[in-house]
Amino acid sequence: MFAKVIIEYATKKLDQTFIYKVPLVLQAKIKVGMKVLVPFGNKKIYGFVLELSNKAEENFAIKEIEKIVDEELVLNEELLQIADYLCTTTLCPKISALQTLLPSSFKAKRQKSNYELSDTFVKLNPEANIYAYQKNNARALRQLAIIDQLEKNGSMLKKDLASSSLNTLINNNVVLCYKVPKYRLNQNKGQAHRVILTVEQDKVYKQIKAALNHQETFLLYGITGSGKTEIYLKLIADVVKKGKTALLLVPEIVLTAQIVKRFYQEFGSQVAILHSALSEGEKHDEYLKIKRQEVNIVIGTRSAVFAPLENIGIIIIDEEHSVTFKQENTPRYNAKDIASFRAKYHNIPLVLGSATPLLETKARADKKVFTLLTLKSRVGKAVLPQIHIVDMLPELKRRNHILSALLKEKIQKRLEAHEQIILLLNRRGHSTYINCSNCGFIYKCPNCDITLTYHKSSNNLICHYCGYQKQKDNLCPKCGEDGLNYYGLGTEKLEEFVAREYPEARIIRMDQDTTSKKGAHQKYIEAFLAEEYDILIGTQMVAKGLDFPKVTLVGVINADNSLNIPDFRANENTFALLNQVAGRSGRKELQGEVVIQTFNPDNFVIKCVAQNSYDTFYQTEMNIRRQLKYPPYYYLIGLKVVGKDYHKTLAEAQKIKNYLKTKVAQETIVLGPTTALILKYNNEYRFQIIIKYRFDEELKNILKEIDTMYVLNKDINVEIDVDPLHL
DNA sequence: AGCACGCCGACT
DNA sequence: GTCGGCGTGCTC
Repeated sequence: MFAKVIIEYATKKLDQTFIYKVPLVLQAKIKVGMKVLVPFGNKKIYGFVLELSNKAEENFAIKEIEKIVDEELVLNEELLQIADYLCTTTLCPKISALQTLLPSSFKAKRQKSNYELSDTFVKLNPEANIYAYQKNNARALRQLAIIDQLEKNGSMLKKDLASSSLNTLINNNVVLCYKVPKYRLNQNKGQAHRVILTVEQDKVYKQIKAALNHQETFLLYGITGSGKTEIYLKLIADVVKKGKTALLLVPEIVLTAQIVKRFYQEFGSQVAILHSALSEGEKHDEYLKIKRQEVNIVIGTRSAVFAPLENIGIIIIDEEHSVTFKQENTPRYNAKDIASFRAKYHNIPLVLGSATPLLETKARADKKVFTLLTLKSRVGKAVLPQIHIVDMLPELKRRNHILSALLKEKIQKRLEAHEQIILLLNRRGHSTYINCSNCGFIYKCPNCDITLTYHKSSNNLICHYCGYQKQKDNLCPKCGEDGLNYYGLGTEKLEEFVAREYPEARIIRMDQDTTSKKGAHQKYIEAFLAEEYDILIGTQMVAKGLDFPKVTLVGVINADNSLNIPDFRANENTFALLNQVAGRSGRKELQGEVVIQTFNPDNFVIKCVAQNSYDTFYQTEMNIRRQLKYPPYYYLIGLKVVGKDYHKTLAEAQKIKNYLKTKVAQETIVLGPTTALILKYNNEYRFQIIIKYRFDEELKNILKEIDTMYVLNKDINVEIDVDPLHL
């Protein structure tokens, strides 16, 4: 018997199976999908069995599999198919696909530690003659005491008993040791709410419920606060009742902690959670719980889409427009595509929920590929907030650089009424750049083509791309004069300003800098929820999914930040962000308001946000996309040519472009090479080629071919991003 | 990836 | 004369 094994090294060079002989003793046990240890060169390495066969016609000596690492099947048929799907769609090596679908404790590689956690218990050996032992050891008082305790309690934790006497008992076979697996995260069922749906929610719920027996993809388009979570809860409860399992994907677990809490209350220990903030051990435990079918609901972020659930009954993706479902490094997969693959595999519904659906999703719903379900009103008495647009140009003349007169006045009022305020500024740090007024010097990152952002709390200048840091100088490092000035507004400076303006207000700032510690997010959110603070200042992380009943005012400090990014999705992302953050205001009885400060009050995106009109935005933006041949009208592939030498890299990029031109289908458009948005990043130059296509059967093969052409080139690297979310 | 084999510089 | 630089090539 022979096995084709894919080995742990993730290089394009080794992206192939290697054939091994299966020793007789392993032949009964071995299965496709198992993790094995094999000799490779003069080392022993790990790999997965991908194929078993009885014949091998090779003209070289075939080595034998050393051992099976995991007797439990690591990869089942579905996961193996997903891996195939991953590498054909994202053009990644097979082993990378396999490794990304597993938590690191299950990957094919040397394990750092034993992730399996257990408690060791001891009990009396029922086959031992306890009475005789007690008689023969009448003077061993400690041992006798332990026997007494065990007789009384049945079994006890080993660590609770004195070890030397206990070990004697164990050695004499009077006491037995046994291990009980233990999980790190344990959640008990809390007080379940009764879920009562509104008429509108109920209609949507029933329609999805009717589809539980077949594959159908739903776009659940519901405005912020329309109660999508309640529908998810009901559907999942139904699926679980039928003995099936459910998968719920959320964009970021910390920001959706409230949803997770609801599910724990409802389903308790039936729920496993999977996300990147868990420790390796916690991930291992949660994964095992799923694999051992001890839980039937999985909630998690992007990678949870690979959860080894069997017999799935429904997959739900909340905030489906979120960019976090796309992985930004190889394999550049989108969890939505994997979810769709799995929904087809299990023949079950896939629900995509959003208040601002991705244009592609909405377009598919319009074409009846997906079924559109709509929630138009907020739950309970809540109504949508009133939105004010402030033109910042006249405000600047009135010397209101940061806060407009209107926003200032409204903040004052809300503070007096003891209601809460959220201020959104999509830029962290203190000042976005420092400029010397004497010689014009600007701090720039030595590795990237980017100005450094000043962080006052650490007196550091930080590159927000590569993470480079340096201390700020007191005098200009170029001319030595005292001319350094701080320009551009970040959350740190905003906090400083607001604190000065409203000395009585209690302010909390939430951005990457203040929430990097584990659990910090949660602490901040709970503190704000408990009304320990009046004003929450933050980057886009304050915009998503949070439900603060007392927030009645949301201020957007500079709505143009995200609008001005040169990317085809800038409008869409801005609309989603502003709509999302506006939705934080007035979620319960209190009427909410939103103030959006902008230098582009006439921009259609801003106007659509003000009118809360996703539909108008959608129509207008779709027209732009059609004219510019962007998704959803055309598919997109981004190709980055990366290298240390500017001219060599550019020349190579040009060569690739020319080659592509001769190979692609007639209707396919190849643009570039242009410099990437960040030309120089980590000391490498990046040029971009953009491919727009509609039907091109051969394209993926051509790209794979280009990819392999650069395998041996150490100066130039090619990165291919299929269906990029941004360019 | 990791390691061996292989051909040219400054050193016990 | 040798130790060692990292360039190429192979691994079932």
